[in-house]
Amino acid sequence: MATPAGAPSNELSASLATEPETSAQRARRARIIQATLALASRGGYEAVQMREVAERSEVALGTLYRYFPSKVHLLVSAMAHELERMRLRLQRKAIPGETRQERVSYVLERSTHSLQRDPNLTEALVRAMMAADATVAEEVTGVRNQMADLIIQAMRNGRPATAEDVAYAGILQDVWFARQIAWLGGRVSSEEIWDDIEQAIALVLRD
Amino acid sequence: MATPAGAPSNELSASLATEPETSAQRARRARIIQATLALASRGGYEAVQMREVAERSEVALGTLYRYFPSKVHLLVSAMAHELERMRLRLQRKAIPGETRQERVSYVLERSTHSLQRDPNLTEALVRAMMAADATVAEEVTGVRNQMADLIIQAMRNGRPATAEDVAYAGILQDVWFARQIAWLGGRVSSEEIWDDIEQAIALVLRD
DNA sequence: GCGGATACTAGAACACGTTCTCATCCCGAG
DNA sequence: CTCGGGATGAGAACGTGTTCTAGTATCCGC
Repeated sequence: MATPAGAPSNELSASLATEPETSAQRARRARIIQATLALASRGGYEAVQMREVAERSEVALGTLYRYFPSKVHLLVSAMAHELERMRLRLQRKAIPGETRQERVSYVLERSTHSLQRDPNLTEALVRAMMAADATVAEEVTGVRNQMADLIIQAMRNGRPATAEDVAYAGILQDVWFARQIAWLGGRVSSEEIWDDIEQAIALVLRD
Repeated sequence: MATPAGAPSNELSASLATEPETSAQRARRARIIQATLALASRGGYEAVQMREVAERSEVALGTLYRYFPSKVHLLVSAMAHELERMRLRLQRKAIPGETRQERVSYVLERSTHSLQRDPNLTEALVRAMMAADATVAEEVTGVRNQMADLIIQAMRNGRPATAEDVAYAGILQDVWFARQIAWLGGRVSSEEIWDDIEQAIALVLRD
């Protein structure tokens, strides 16, 4: 049932044990995720149709469901995959900024813009996160831990994190997701979103 | 298309103009909302089935769709209805508490508990809010304004609200919704939710 | 009261997520 | 290499949100 999404980055990332897979199976899983991302990028949540994903990844519908027990599992796993890419990209160089506000702003802005450059994809992924019920708890927790890692890394800049830091990261993440929802609910523009998020960062992390 | 949900409480509540309706139409609308709440209360989001709602409210399926163009519209309107009841109940007596933290905690706790006393109903309503796309923007904005009104009223305790107050109310609302999602995603207990929300209140409203 | 427009009813029809069936393939144990 | 069992393929089938059609009722201006 566990859907491994990439290597954990630190103590927060639940390392979902990956049961052994043949290389053909790894390849199938990769093809499925790629097809999912392609379809999501083209037409958002509704364009990710299970029959279409199966066809594109050259896998039977039943097999797709064996790998990912629901559309939401599939998309949340795809989000984990994208976040992992983003984490690797960010890790290559040190996070700029003197204060933790500046660094957290930098990381969240990079992530937000990197996602919103592909609004359809973002819509699909965020919508899936919000639609997740208890059966997807494990995967969702993985994604949240990945995001929390990103934020905490920026806040602490290498120094060990306190319980307070984790709580702050949680709140910022809540605001981040809620603002994404507001955006894809057509209620605010992407600029307004960013203003709101920065305001929340300033508020939560003020000294 | 607009679905009026009750009288606005102050300048924030968008007063959706209610086009004239015959009393039979008002009665149909009321029956539909009641049937929706009953089904949601019994089995949550998935138990609110459009055919079942139509049958219980003694209305043809097509008519149901004329009144509410989708399941999400229907549930968001039901949420507006519930919030309006809550607002009226709270309005009857002054909000207790010396500081704005105390008052906001009081209001949000009352609201949260009042909702979580009926977890199935809460699940249905919150899930609908998160599933709302741009076509439901108007109704969602109505609900958000109702909640913001609640919070701002508690913060200001009668005094006029500043732009900052509105922003704070927005952040608190974001956290509130995100924590509800986490709860119905099976990732945290209802006690943890409440701790998280109180922490966010303390953080955002600290002096 | 009449006639035309609009609203309503009953039910079929369609789309897509999900489940099921059964035949075939592949992989590891012996 | 052979066998047995799990994995996969192909496709039918089902449930529920949504749309459509045709006929009937209701309302409103005259």
